[in-house]
Amino acid sequence: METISIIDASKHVDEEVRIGVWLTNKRSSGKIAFLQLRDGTAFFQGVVVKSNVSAAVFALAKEVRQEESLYVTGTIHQDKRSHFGYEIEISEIEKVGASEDYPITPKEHGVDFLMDHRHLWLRSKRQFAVMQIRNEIIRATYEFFNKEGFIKIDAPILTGSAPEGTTELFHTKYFDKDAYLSQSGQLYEEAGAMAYGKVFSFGPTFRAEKSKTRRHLIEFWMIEPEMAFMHQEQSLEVQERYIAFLVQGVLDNCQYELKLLERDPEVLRRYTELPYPRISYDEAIQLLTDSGEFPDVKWGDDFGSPEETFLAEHFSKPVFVVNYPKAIKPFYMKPHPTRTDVVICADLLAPEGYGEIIGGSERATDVRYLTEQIKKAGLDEKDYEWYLDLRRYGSVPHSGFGLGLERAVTWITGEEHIREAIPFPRLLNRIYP
RNA sequence: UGCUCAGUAGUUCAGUGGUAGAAUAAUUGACUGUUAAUCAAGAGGUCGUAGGUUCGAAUCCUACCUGAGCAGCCA
Repeated sequence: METISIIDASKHVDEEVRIGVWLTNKRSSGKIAFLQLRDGTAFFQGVVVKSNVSAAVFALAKEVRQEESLYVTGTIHQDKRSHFGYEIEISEIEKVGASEDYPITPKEHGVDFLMDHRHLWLRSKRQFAVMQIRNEIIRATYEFFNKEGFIKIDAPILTGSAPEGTTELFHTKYFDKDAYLSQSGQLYEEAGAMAYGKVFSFGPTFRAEKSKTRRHLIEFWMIEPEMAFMHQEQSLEVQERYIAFLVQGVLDNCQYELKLLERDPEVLRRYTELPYPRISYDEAIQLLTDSGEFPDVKWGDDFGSPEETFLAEHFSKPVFVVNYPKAIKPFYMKPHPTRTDVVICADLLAPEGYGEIIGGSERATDVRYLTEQIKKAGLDEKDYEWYLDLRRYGSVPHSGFGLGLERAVTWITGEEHIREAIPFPRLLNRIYP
């Protein structure tokens, strides 16, 4: 007899199989018991009919408790009454691990309680679906960049200085020296691009900001591609192809999960249609002003979340906002060829109120300009000698961008809050479990 | 960090000055197709912490702790 996974039930109809499972819930009457089962691949139901099994098996079916682990043996049936389409009629039950007073019941729970039990919360249906989709996005990311000729170059997590100098960093010690946890691998990816052409990094990122919103994590995962011999317009094409590829991957491989989340695939399908609209920062300001909803907005301001939401809703597709004012962007962005007030950059705003999911730019190539910018930003030139070397030895036009994995997961799954898009979220004042 | 709101049974909440409540989970029993199953029974509490007002405080006041929503910062 074969031991199978629930997800493969459709391939074993009318066969007797064995499955290792946990019990999520149960209902029973005097003559029949319904065991709700999960095995990490899917959720379905086991049916125990008293007249078809031994007294001992039926008694066990009636007393088995939430989240106990079991081996169940039985026959797979196709059944329209099952939400999954298949169920198992159980003939044998073997108890593996006991469970008493499982804290997370099938009823409602508050956020704080669930977060305190995140290690158990991950077992529930919604979290299962989100993590499966997160995994698909990770898988599709590797496939996309490999397909497009990128190689993965890992940026360091411990750094000796602040890459952008702007946001707050986690401070630690590196033996007797100061060190910081990485808030971006970008500068290192630029070195990688000069060595290998098209590269990307995919790793954890740390921001010691007191952020307390549905879009921010203290620790999150970022994908940062960097491409040599590439101008911004071509980079935007890579970006939109990448996003459409992620969404298509989820549509192709996660229909079951989308159904569990009640996420409409038709909405997602529209996000695979390219190109995405591009508007300039100037036009964005004009749109906001014309709407009458943002009386205080003026040229030179950065957009807050209400502004981002308005702009993305206006197009009902992801939208690139290009060429922001130089004053509100980091030092390494390429200056505009004919204007001194803006830089060559773009943010990709996701629709449905999810805000910025990509930030990217063409990078400055002139060593003198960059040195000046570093000084203006109040950074120590010594820390950036290696970065300036990239311009001293065969500088080329190059562009790159950063995608926040959890923001993409939150948007594609349609979740309310980013904390559910990562297995163990690090939030302001939360580092347990 | 600022503004707003909240902390009462394992959980989700009601109770706004006079003996601590409901639903649900867990426990026991009934029921052959349940989908948050249903029905019945018993059980379950340091009302976030400390201080104050009062004959009397879960309730009013002060401080602190914890969390949530929104904002800023950004991916």
